[in-house]
Amino acid sequence: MPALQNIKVAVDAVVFGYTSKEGLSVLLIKRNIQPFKNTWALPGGLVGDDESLENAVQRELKEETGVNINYLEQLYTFGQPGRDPRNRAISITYYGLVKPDVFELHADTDASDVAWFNIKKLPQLAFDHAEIISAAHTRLKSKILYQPVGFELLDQKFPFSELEKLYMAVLDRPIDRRNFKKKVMKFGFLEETTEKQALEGAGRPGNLFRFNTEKYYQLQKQGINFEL
Amino acid sequence: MPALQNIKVAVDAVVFGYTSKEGLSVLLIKRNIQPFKNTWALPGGLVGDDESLENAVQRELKEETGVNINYLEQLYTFGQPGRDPRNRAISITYYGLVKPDVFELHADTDASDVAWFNIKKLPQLAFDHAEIISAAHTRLKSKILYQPVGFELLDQKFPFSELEKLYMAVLDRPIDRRNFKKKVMKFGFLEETTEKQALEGAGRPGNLFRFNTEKYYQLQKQGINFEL
DNA sequence: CCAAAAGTGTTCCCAATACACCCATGA
DNA sequence: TCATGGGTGTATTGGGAACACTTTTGG
Repeated sequence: MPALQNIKVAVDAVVFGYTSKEGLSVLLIKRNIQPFKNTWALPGGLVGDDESLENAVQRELKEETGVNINYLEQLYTFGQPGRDPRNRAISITYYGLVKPDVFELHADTDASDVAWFNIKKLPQLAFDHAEIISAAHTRLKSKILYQPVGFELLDQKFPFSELEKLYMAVLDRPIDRRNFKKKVMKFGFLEETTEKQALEGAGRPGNLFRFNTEKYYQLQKQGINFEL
Repeated sequence: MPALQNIKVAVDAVVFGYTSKEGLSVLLIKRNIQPFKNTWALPGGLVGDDESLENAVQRELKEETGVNINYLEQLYTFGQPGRDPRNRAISITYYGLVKPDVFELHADTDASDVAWFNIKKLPQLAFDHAEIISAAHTRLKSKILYQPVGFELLDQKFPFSELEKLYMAVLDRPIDRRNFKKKVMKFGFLEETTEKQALEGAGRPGNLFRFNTEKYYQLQKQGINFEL
């Protein structure tokens, strides 16, 4: 056991966003410092000596991308020696969900650019960040099956098909519309409104739905069985 | 963001053991250094500068308790400022499963004693270790429902009722014997032998079963649906 | 013969699946 | 009137849950 320890402690965030046009996306920054200068990477950075881990992620996210997020969950801690070429560094990673259009992205601090990337069209990534995103995606896919996910990623009111598309984008497989709706409605955390979807292009406009936040959070805590 | 960071990086292990007499137990050490001297705590310690996290856990476990373990999984990283009264310290925690009787416990290094404690009769614990154990137990309870768990915790050959009791001990609820057996046998990772259980006390002796390791590990990777 | 634990089968019901046609709208 | 997407119901089936009596052994 070492007398003096020299390990850096960092946090990184995998922030997922969803829009029906873009599908499932991840928020990345372009580094403007070495190493991996000009390479895309996850937002993140060193933890302050008196700062909680959650606080560090929120702060870095805000600084580097302008995004505030209220739902972040710890994912995994990556700590292989050599994962940072400079010195030993461990990274406690988090993942979260947001509605992309709520935020105006602005690069800052050590980022020269910020952008959303579709999960299937990621650029070359710094460090072991590709691995981290892959782990986060796997986790999200499994989470979505036992906890309701959607409130964080959709507008307050949305046509039912949006939820369907969200699930298909995250799970990356087709879903039967009728069975899906039956299943979701039975949980009772969705309310149908009488408003109609504003149209874009052709097609019959659908009713708008909204989450019943009480039941939603209750189910999110309890867990649901949501095999599709 | 701090120019100089001063955070200690530690690992801690929640090692679960199971015997039908004792039930589900956790391996603890009695600290013989400050702080929390003479208080029970999880085995663990600081990570070496060039050491992987997994290696650090294994090493500390070996040093402090004499236990070798081949199955360890990362649980969560605890990092609240103030969780260690000396200085800022984060702990990457792991949990694992062993057969307690395989090991001869021997305290060493900074432990004055080592022992198994039934999960329901834990002593006062150092730091936030009670919280860590609780998180590990929750995780184990959920893991046991989607992955086969037992090989690590039972003898090579065991009567079926042992597996039943193991599940009841971990989940802390009764299980219908017949339905449980039907379900387990259908997966095909258990083989019935013709040997009979060596008796202890009254009762009809049961056949011994063993795991088919190939199918077992295959299922453990794939995941199973095992709602009971 | 009594206590303790093991072994075993059936019924019922609900939930998952598969599946296809009509409706409302804009162009 | 056509193209696009929204909305809906039924029949089948497989799996989970509930449930009790008989057998083997030791004392």
